[in-house]
Amino acid sequence: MSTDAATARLAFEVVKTACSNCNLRELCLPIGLPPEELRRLDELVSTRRRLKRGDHLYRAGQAFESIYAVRSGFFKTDVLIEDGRDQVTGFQMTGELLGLDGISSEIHTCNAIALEDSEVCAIPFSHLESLSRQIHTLQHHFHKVMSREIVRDHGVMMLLGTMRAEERLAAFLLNLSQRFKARGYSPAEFNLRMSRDEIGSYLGLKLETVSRAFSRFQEDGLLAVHQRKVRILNTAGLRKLMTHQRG
Amino acid sequence: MSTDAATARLAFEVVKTACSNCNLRELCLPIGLPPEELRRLDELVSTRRRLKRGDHLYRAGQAFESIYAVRSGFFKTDVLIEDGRDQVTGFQMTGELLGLDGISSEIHTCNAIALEDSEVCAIPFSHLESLSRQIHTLQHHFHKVMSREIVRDHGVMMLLGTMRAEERLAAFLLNLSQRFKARGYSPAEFNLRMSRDEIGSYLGLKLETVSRAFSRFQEDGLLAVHQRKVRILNTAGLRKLMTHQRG
DNA sequence: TGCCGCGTTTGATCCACGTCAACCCCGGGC
DNA sequence: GCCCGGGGTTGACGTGGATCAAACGCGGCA
Repeated sequence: MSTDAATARLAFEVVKTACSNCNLRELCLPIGLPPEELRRLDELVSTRRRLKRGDHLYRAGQAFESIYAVRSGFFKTDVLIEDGRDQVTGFQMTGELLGLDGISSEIHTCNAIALEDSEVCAIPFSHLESLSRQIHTLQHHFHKVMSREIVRDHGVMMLLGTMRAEERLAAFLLNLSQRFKARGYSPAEFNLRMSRDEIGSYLGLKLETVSRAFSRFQEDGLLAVHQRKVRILNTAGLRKLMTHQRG
Repeated sequence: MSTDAATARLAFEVVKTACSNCNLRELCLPIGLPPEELRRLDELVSTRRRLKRGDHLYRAGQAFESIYAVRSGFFKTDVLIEDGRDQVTGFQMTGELLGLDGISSEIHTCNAIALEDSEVCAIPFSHLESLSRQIHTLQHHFHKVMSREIVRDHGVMMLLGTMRAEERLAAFLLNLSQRFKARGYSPAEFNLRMSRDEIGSYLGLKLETVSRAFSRFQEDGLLAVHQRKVRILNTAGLRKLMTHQRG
């Protein structure tokens, strides 16, 4: 990334947070809102917050007050139980929401950690609720977002419950690919922001198994991997591997 | 809650569908609503629906219009993918909601099937949204319910991703036990409404493995099993097995 | 430039669970 | 009463992925 352009932008960037001039609004919460309602949304997002790679956005056990929209960067969420075991429950990228799990008990139930330098918009939840009482479309959209999270989780349960290692990794890569595509990036070539260990945790596999699956895919000409750089060479092959296989 | 009021209410129960005189309201959606708001909720639940064991409440692919509250009975939800694989994503009992997954795309993404003769209240979703725009507490409660579903799913992901067979079954049984208890039934003795195969599907195991785990628990004096009748003899033992074990 | 450390790869072995198969139990229909 | 069928149990065996262990490569730092 060009550093002087970046610094220049930063220098002039207005600190004021506003949805109405956010270039992510097609991905984020205000999706499809008419302009006048969009303007009312500006009062919603109170603050932005910058995080460096490795920083916690919130931790399990902390009081829940806001949900967060990823403006830039990449996150993981994980839960851990007493005996030391933990599991990555999701990876969040630009335009996706974090913190929905905290609503139920007013306490965050997982950790959210930046996998690269990132920026988020904090959305105080009580504000969101009161505004969504006034704006039907916002309310409905928010419900859809929560529901989509439930559907996504069902997909992961399916993956963990019925798929074998290579199918899981294929499904994971195709999902990432499609999300990068939706954000205007290449669906075929991208950098993984997470380690083999984190992928394994998310997929219910050990890091060695993930590594072996990557090697296998490379041997089979499905993709080219170099460290965290992935290029998908045969999407159809991955997709077939994901669904088919097994009697 | 005044108990004689409760019994009197039961004795005179009218067949009319109404939240305000439903004895489940401490479990269901209107939890904690003040009386006057509870009365307004009555307009919400339009119809009841009876189902026999094996009936579908809804099917994946059908248009989504309502969510459902279980009034009596027992349900499972499952998803299936092209190649024939399927997975049970949850079991729902009295007072729990069904259909939240359909909000995101206006289409149900899973099947809901009665595991015994059951009765549900249908709650047209658009009504719920409009009423929750007027009643803050209803809105907030609904958000909590959705969030709780997400948290529950994370728990299942944890289970599927990190636990071994006997730990999964122990976690499952303890969860059922606690839910029966919350409904005023014995937490120690209950009838399973689902087959070994359905338990296995939910837990990401084969039915033989579930069966063996049951036998093992019985050998170890943790519980007494006869067919679908389960009696928990050593809750602490189950809990220890669930968390501990594995380095 | 060379050293160090962490993330990754790869190989050898082990084991939990899946698979296949036989048998049992119980309930329902005739 | 008998038969039949579906769910459940149990055993023998196979295997996918975990575990253990070694070596590699790259980036950071002196």
